[in-house]
Amino acid sequence: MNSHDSQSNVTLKDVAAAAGVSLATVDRVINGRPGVSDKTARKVNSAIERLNFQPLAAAAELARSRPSRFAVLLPGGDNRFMKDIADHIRAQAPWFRARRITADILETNVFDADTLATELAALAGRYEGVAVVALDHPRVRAAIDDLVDAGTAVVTLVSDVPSSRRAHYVGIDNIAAGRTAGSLIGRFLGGRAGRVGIVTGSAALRDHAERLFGFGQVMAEEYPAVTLLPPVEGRDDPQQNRALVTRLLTDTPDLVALYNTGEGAAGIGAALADAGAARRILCVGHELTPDSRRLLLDGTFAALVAQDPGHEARSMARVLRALVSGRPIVPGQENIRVEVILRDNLP
Amino acid sequence: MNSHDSQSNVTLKDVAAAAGVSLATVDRVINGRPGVSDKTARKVNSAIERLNFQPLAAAAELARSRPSRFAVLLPGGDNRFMKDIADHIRAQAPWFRARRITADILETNVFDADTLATELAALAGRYEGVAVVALDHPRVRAAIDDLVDAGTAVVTLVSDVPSSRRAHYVGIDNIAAGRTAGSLIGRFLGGRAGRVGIVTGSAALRDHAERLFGFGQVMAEEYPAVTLLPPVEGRDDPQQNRALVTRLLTDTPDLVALYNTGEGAAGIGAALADAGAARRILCVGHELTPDSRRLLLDGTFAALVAQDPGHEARSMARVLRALVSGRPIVPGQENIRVEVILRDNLP
DNA sequence: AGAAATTTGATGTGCGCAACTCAAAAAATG
DNA sequence: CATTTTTTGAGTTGCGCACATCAAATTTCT
Repeated sequence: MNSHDSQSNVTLKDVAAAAGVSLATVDRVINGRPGVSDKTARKVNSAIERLNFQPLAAAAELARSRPSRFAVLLPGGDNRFMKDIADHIRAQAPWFRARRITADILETNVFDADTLATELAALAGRYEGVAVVALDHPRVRAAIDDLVDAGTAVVTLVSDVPSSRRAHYVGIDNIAAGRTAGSLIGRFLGGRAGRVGIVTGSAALRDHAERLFGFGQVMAEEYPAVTLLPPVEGRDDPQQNRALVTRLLTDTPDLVALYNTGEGAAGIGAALADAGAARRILCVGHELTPDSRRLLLDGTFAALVAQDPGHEARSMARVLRALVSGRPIVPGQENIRVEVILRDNLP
Repeated sequence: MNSHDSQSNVTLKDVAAAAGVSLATVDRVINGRPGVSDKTARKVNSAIERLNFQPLAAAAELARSRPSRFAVLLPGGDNRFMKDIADHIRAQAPWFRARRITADILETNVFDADTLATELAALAGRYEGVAVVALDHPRVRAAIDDLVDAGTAVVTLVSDVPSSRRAHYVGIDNIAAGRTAGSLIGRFLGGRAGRVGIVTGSAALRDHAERLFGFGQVMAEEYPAVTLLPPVEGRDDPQQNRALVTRLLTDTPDLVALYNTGEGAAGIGAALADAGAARRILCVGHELTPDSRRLLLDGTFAALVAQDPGHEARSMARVLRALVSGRPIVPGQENIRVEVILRDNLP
């Protein structure tokens, strides 16, 4: 059984012959160059479909000698997950090279809307494709739309701006991620009642807010026996998280679980260790980092809800390339999974 | 910050100039053609490294006009997961086409060692790359090694034959998968004592056996309060599974959980529904299929441990291509994850 | 009708490499 | 030394496409 009947090697020449036109005309149709009548364009397109013509990617890349330029706008600072993404993007250098793509990684303060919007505006005309970890703010949305209007392919990364006209979002469904964390905590508690503490980075970040929303949803629906404490904001900083969790532990005698929507797991681990409560309090957090891996292995964290930064880096590259060079996006390959990581399936 | 300093467009010509030899000699070294002295080869290789030369994939593919032929040997029958893999491979047709690769999907009875070994032997010389869902049996191992000796790149798919000389294994760590299922059941039980029933496809299959091993390991180490019943074999058949689970339910009053190492989830769901025990017995199974998805959504199954057939199909293709054309394998991209799927993070 | 604008054809060049041939140079051999 | 063998150089060709250019044919406008 052959998986595809016509391994046909259909070339542009064949299309031209089948359509009864010249190579130049086929080229004009395919590459959207001006000066082709509708009738002829239809003839060509029908021939393309009839012959199932698919351009040989290698030849197209080779011929298109002008490289594509991509920019990736990431948050500065010491966020480990973002550093992982940056590393994975850099690790793709050979992939980019082979496809004649240059990728610049730019760091900025994505938490300030004005700064981010200004940075985005500065990219217009200098890049064919832009990926950005975006703050969901009207000014940022406007900057994204301006870029799109200028003909730049824009994708959001990790944190989305759904109301903008970005072509694609590369990242997980954070509501589903929050729900997943909720289900894990609910089931792991096995019917025990008590209070659950929530440590978040900042409620102003869309991804964190969505996780909180999904988490609260599940807990209210499915586990009414547990009470959620109001979220405390630690800005993903281990020091702050440590102080916050220490306070939670002393103030809440019936604390049974902790949910951390962001980073800074080390601070939570430290606070729990200080209080000698490390394996008594059920902890679930997000993202796999050296810290969270350690805490998962020693039993402090029961589970992590994670997204694969390598997958996201590669997906971003593929999607941008597809958008810029007008080729199809393989559906399914670009869906980033909400992963559940236990000690036993640690990658 | 540019992610790679030398977007250098180093070509073969540059390498030749730097090494002080001709293009033909560089070509001989790179493509392993005979007639080059060691000294010259060293000069060329050092120039390649010094300039960080990386061949432009597009040009290489374009020039190598002879297509590569791959074969994928899958089990026949009505295994849903295998059908999914086959579908995902077929869905890659454009990817193959663009890279001048033909991929034949062959079905066979992989459960019979002689049949499988004969099939494998028949592929020698006809394909550059072979992927096979392999039974771990001495005759199969010998057949794989013969293929490798004949110069064919061989990868195992889903189920490995570690003792063979296959170049790569595309699939999950099934011991880790079994451990993950064990941890999920253990934690979800939340300290409750009782008996756990195990339904397996066949203990003769390496992947199922490894899952059982990992599962038993975790349960013995971490959850001594629960007792494992001896595994019953249903051959992944819903009808058999239904009968087996019905018997388990009547024979075991203190049954608290069920672990299904393979397919046929529908049979388990039916038996539980018959007995009105659907949400009382904790169920964990493997692989995401329409049946298991439904049972996860209606709460019969608490979680699934899964592998992504799309990822495996794509990984297989990339690995085979890398092996056949001597290009590097991106580490990390080819590690298939052991996924945990709850109702909330269902893709 | 003629002039202008639009549409199409014909043809060429080059992308970087693989694969090949043939001859020249260098090294090893008798 | 001459002769064989090995090694190297210098080319050519073609892969399929993108991107030009210029001329010819056709349509549209005045």
